[in-house]
Amino acid sequence: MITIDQLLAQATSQAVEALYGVTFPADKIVPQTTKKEFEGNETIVVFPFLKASHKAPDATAQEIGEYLVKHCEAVEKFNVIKGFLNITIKPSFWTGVLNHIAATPDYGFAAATPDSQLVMIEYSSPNTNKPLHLGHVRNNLLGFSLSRIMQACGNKVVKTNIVNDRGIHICKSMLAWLKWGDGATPESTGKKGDHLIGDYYVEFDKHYKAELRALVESGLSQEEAEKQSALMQEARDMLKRWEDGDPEVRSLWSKMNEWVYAGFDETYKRLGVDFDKIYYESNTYLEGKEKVLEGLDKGLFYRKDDGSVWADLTPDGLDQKLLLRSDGTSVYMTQDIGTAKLRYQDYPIDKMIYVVGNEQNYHFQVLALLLDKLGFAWGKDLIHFSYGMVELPNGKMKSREGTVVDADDLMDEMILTARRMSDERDTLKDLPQAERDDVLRMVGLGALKYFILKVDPRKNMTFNPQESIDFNGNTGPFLQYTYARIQSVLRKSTDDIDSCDTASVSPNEKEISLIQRMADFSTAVTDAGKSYSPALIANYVYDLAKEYNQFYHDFGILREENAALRVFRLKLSRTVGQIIKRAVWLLGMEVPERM
RNA sequence: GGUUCCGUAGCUCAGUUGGAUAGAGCAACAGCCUUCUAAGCUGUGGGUCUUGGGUUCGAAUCCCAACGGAAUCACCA
Repeated sequence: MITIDQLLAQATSQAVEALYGVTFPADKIVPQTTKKEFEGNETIVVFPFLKASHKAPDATAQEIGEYLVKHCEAVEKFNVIKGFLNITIKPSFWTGVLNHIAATPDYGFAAATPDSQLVMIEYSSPNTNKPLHLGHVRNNLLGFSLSRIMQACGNKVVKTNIVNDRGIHICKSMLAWLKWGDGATPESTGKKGDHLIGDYYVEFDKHYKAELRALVESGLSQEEAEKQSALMQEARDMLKRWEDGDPEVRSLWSKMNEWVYAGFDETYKRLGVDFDKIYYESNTYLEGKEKVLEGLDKGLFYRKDDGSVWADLTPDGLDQKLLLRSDGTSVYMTQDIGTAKLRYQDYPIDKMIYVVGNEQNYHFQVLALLLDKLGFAWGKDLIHFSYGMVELPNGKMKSREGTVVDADDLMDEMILTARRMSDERDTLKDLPQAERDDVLRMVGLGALKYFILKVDPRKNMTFNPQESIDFNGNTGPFLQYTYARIQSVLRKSTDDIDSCDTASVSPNEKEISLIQRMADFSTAVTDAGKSYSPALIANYVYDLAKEYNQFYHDFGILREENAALRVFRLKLSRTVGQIIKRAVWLLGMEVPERM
């Protein structure tokens, strides 16, 4: 169905053609919602047409307005203020729009077709030596939300995770566990596996620091001390043994990784995120090497005397980039190439999106060039969805200094707050325990998710653990509350909403602006997809809910005596609820029927 | 130093192909529950959109410069 915006754009384009004999494409005309302080629903800015009309703004607007009233049946009247043509749409058109939205189950979403693009989204990508923290939470929520948005825009989406399961950091945890772990397991300690392993990573660091301190006190420089550290040497030896496939090391590695995965799975499940395909770096890190050597043969790269392999990216305005060390081993970049290769074998990727922090902007600039050179069709246009860091009031989170905000703790705390807030009222008191807990879980996590997703992903954001995340105002619970409130009204209604005729109803101003806003949902989804921004959805749905609450406050629904009007308002409310639910779904949030 | 990103109310943030008098929330203050859920609604106060130029009918938005902040520039990942 054509939207009112499109209808007006086309009619205006025709008007310019008819009045001034100049072709002005309709898609260049974007009507906007009229500001509250002016009369009308839609506004067209006429300045762009002045070159065609050779008339003053007011006169041009007047002529176009008159044309629209005459030729566009949706238009009731207009007024002109400076160069702004404010158009009032016939009320009957708005009821038609509402009926259309109400009757379209997936309003705003586009379904994938056989020739939809296949978009692969990589997110999360944890290291297996420590539990997830707030930074990962932002990554996971952004990645997951983005995948739903891309899906809603009609793409085929594959969610993927590359687990960084090998390297010196894992060896540190393994070594510390062997030395000081005393055989501790998740079962014996009652700890989640990822937390247990994280503790040994910290333990390693503690002993390592102590060793360095002792060495420095004995007269060595910091640098020499680092070189002589026996502990670090042991860790490096262990990595070497791992790479050589030493069965003992490998089996310990598998066991400890399993613990970590079990812990991650719990966290992911609670956060509500998932993946279609998980890759492990231990499987991909050798693949890149092959690809690089292939590139070397083709003359894309060059080899230095010491045997290391490099790419010269100076023609592209970048630097020389190392691809293989002189000992033939892979670096980070090589691994990403290897992962790309495997993925492309598994899926016919049209577009690849990497959800990775902005600290790696340079890395992805390079990766795009390299993948392109190596012949990956999607390489050049890969999207690095670069998001900002989450900072604490006194700066960055640092795992070694114990200033990280742990993901599991944070979720616990959010749900606890939801419980505290709920205890202050008695709306859930009569629910069975399990259902009540489920609502509190939705609300607590909703607060967290919305808090993170409502801000522009590119920006760094501050999280203050002292002031807990709000549950009032521009928040997730506000949206959920609005939804629950609507459901409550619907439960109490005895009207048959769908069979009652509402054609006679002439909606008031507030109702019109609600319908108008709902009609904008599909644009909000498309825009969010184009600019890769869940924040656009968050802002959109907040405005909708805000507006609905004003309507709810100002007008009666069930207490309205005119049956047609009552049913109209019920339908309006129900539809707002549906849009809220769908919008919030794009953010990975759930809505409770009561709260 | 090079490159990239950011700078909007006391605080956290919207403001997207340049449009009307720059908006929300929090915090502060003043109101609204015998009537559909007050996690709500209404009102008051709060701004040199970092600064200075430029582009034009029009700039928070685009361009240039300065200032301030962040990230990155490893044979780490």
